[in-house]
Amino acid sequence: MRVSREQSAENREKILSIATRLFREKGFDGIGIADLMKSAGLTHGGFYGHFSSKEDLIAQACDRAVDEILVQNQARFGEGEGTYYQRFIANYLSCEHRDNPGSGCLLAALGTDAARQSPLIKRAFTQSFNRLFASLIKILPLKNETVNSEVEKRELALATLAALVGAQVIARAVDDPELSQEVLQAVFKKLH
Amino acid sequence: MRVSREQSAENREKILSIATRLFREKGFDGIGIADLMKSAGLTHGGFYGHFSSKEDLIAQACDRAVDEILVQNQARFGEGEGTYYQRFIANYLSCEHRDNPGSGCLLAALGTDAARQSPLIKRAFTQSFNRLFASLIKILPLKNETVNSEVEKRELALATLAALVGAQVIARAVDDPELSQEVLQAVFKKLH
DNA sequence: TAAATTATATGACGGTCGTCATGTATACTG
DNA sequence: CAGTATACATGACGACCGTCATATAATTTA
Repeated sequence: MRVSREQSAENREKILSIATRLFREKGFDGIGIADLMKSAGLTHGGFYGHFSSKEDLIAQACDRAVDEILVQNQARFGEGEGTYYQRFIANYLSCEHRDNPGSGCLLAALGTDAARQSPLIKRAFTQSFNRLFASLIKILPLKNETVNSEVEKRELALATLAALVGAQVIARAVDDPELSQEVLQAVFKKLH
Repeated sequence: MRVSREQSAENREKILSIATRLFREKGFDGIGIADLMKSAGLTHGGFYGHFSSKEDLIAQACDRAVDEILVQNQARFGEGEGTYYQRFIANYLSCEHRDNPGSGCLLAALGTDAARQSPLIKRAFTQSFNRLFASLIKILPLKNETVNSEVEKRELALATLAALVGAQVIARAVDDPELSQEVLQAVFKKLH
């Protein structure tokens, strides 16, 4: 049975949207094309009308994941207390973020998996990282007493990102709830 | 064909040793029992004489990986310049570590994968983390002006570990060599 | 030396994976 | 309204997965 052009575009959108969440929740190898399509209300055969391969889908999903994060941050910036930077790290290091990898940071959810993927996927991953990196640089807290050259800003942003990502990776990997929270809190204190 | 008790123990040891490396290189799902046994010079059927399941092997491999790291560090502590702490972070953030996940830190190699594993594996992972955590606390640089209570030492060690792990996760995930090195260097400056 | 034990090899099981050829029904196009 | 294009469903493929039953052969034990 054939559907309208419009419906087809919606289906494609839905597949990509669901994949972006499921990959982060289950890992690149943790979700198959058949289950993915079933989650979208379709059967597995139709997949290749929308994407050339699973690899193709993964690459597009990496892009999409960062789109979502940046939009989420943009929305959150209108409300709440403190500077953009303070809200950003507080949200990143929250238990909500830890417990919902499917809608969270790509690096914290799939960082170590990405290192083992094909060049095409690593390229997409790198571009996604650079977009997040660039958006963090813009909201960095600048200390007045230092020069804050471009190089120094990059350094600070990279070290901050590393601490954020590492904190969530550890917080999610351990099965001790207290230890998990302790990691998030320790990094929060350091960055605040 | 049957082998001697001694040979059997050696075979078991070899399987575990190779698994400990291959899991870190290829991921828990990236290496199968058959290929693993082939790497050990055996066939897949003999596996279940040594381990009750793949899950069992993974749990033991997590333990083993930290054994190796701690022994490596112990050996390195006899040589080189600077304090134990300085040598530890310099080694952790080195390009050699980045380019050899198979003999490196468990968290940096399998952190995001671990978050999705069974409770049994997460338990083993947590214990491994705690061992690494404890060994880092012992060599922390203590500033004289502060109290350095146990809680503060834990905080410092956790924040340090997060930064180290995050740095390697990012450095391995991106395909831009300059960016990769920049991350390692930025965190190194922060921790030094 | 003879018997019992056991480490490994062989081969198969059901299940899942990514991929694709084919069929079909419907939306577009002229 | 007729003809074409195409989005999806169906079902199959070869390969791989973890697991296990059985057979074999060599060590260990008596």
